[in-house]
Amino acid sequence: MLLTRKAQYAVQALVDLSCHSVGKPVSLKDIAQREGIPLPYLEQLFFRLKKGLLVTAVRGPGGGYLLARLSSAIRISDIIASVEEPLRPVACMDERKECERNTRCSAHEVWHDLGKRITSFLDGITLEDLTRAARQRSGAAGEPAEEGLKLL
Amino acid sequence: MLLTRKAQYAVQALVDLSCHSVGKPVSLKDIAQREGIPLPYLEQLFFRLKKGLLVTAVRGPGGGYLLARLSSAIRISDIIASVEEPLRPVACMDERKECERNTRCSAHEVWHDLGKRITSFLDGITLEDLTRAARQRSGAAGEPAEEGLKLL
DNA sequence: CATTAGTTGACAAATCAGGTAGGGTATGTT
DNA sequence: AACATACCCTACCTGATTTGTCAACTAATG
Repeated sequence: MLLTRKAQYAVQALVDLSCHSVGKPVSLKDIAQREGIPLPYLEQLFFRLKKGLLVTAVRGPGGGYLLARLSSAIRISDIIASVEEPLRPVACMDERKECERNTRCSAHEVWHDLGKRITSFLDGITLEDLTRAARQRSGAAGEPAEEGLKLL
Repeated sequence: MLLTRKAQYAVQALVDLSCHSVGKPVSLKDIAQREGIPLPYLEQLFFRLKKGLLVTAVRGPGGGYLLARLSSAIRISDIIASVEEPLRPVACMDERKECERNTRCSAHEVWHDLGKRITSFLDGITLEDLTRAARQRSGAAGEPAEEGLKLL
């Protein structure tokens, strides 16, 4: 599996945050409930998302999280990079030590190229794209105003 | 990690087989030695490759394995499909049960699309491509050395 | 100053990859 | 026939990683 639940949860949670944020912070408790993610686990993830400068925290009652940038400036690859270890299509592509079987590994270039395609794909999709799609799906009912996107 | 060692080993072993086969079967012992793969593990893999109709076995002394088809008719994706579980970019893409969080999983389409791109990439590379590249590398001696054989 | 909510580390449970063990069975050689 | 070679197949172990829990803490608000 390329991406673990960490990444799925993180993307899902940020879409939720992006959808429900109208300038006010959104608490993890709410996100956890809506998305069915264990709250303490979500806390871990948001700790990393904060370190990755994707969200900012507001403490105290009425607090929660806000997106640190416009959703159009947050790429899926950014989210993944914040919560997961660097993506490796295969084991020998560990970035730390160069493929030690370099001479042997006949498929080295294939894996390498595959990795590049994957990241470039994930670079090309923003949180805004997903948010728009999510709104569209659930959006038949009265969703919050469009201004929600333009927070910060 | 998208692909485990299983897949790497399998691809590597088949490239080796393809390189060293000249009509006669190649024994796993030889492949294991050349490629640095534990023999019993390789046996497991070839058991699956045989079930996947990629190789045929010749038993008894002097036996070994042969490619079941031309290397140009064996795609990387075939090899992977034989030894690994179906590729899943993410956990929720388990093919058996449809994404149970379907309504929630805002990124479902992203993962799905990513998966399709990955497989289509791996569909486009054949064992022959890799074999040619491998021959070129090790064939510094006296190979006919087709020039400029860029993979991809 | 009590309550809400984020912060942080330690840790337990579950899953999975990677590899080992140890039989078997077919086939060629002497 | 006996033996060696080499494929056939199942089951298991083990260590790492992922997933999730717990608990104590700090900060901000009313």
